[in-house]
Amino acid sequence: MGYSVTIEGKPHRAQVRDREVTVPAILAAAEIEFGTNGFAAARTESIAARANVVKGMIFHYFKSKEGLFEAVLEQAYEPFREALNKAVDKNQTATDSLLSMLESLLEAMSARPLSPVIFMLESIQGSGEHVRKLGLASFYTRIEALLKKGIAAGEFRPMDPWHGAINIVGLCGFYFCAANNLSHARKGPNPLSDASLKKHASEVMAFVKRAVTE
Amino acid sequence: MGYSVTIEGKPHRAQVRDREVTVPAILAAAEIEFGTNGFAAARTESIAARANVVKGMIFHYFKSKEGLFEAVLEQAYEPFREALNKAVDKNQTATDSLLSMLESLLEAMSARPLSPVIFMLESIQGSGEHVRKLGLASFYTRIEALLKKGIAAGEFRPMDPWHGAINIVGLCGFYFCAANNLSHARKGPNPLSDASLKKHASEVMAFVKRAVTE
DNA sequence: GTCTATACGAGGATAGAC
DNA sequence: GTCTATCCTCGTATAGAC
Repeated sequence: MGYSVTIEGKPHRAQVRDREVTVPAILAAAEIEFGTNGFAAARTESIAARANVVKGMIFHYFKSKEGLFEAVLEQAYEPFREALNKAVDKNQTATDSLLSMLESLLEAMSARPLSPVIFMLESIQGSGEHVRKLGLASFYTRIEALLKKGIAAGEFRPMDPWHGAINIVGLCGFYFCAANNLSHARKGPNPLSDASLKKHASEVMAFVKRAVTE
Repeated sequence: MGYSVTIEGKPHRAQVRDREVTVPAILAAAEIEFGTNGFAAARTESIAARANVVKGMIFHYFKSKEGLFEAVLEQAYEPFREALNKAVDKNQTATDSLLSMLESLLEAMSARPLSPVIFMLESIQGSGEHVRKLGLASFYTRIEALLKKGIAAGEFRPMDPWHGAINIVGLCGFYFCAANNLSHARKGPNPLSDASLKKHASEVMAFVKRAVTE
């Protein structure tokens, strides 16, 4: 059991001595830190503080800052991998496949709004190493394949499927990266509230459907 | 005139003693550094090296890293301000206004591909201070206004104009943020080549036009 | 497994010579 | 205006006690 002690007026909670508690706490805190600041600007001290853990624990469990980052990336990508696989093996029209894939994707993003931001930051700042290791490219190629299929079938208008895939991925993910900004841009509901996220998902799906269909 | 000296085998070029040369060189180098790494992770040492200048010059001309960053932001936003103003005062349909605004915007981004990245990073990592100071919100509100007008006129399909504006901004800017990634995602032309940028612009304009019109 | 203390390098900023 | 040298804080990582 955890207990609280006070040192020089500064409250400090000692940790449960259990990796089942400590490791997830560090991962959760790291997701926030890396998602807000990117790898280089992230501070292990902040992560430790947020996880209510001593800094040394991070190096104990994850070896290095880099090791922790990779664990966070892996954890963040998992839901997307699932979402991308979900809509592929059906015998439906390209339109239906695309929309159901989009729905899964947007749902996964809404459940973990920091994930798109982490990948965006890694995409901008990273060397491409992690991108390759995780297989992030399938993000684009899966959608590109669906677009090609739909264009060939005459369901979709003629367009460059690669740029189409980029546009669709951007439409889904940009919102989360801009969310910080959006709340400053105008008074209104929190961009990350349940209601706003649902609105985002439905608006994007309508936007895409209209944009790609013949 | 500049001259070269060699210290311990390490070539080092002394600078022209002229702020007309030094200041722009620093700004250009800083744009690259901030656009690649964001504010916190950017290194003044890297900026100085790329600008072929001694680190002290940065503090001499810009007072601090923060001061340099603000100068870069201001310089980066200028073309966008112009682009956003260009298409407003015409007496044309909402569709034409929107498309010509988009064209200017995409042209401005293509001319300085790091600018969208800088704003994206600032949007994710910044406190909103600079966003407010620069008036970045008008990015969204200008487009929102056009959408409202078009919806009222029956030119555009019914949709939430705020989300529509976000989607359109995302469509334009995401490509540049993902560019690094894209070259790793598949063999193909450089995403930032003239040809690719032209393709991006035309694909986005077609995508948007189709997505918003009734 | 957890904690404290500390080594060590990186990086922002300044002082003062030329 | 330019350059070198230096200060000092911050941040990663490790050693070793409990």
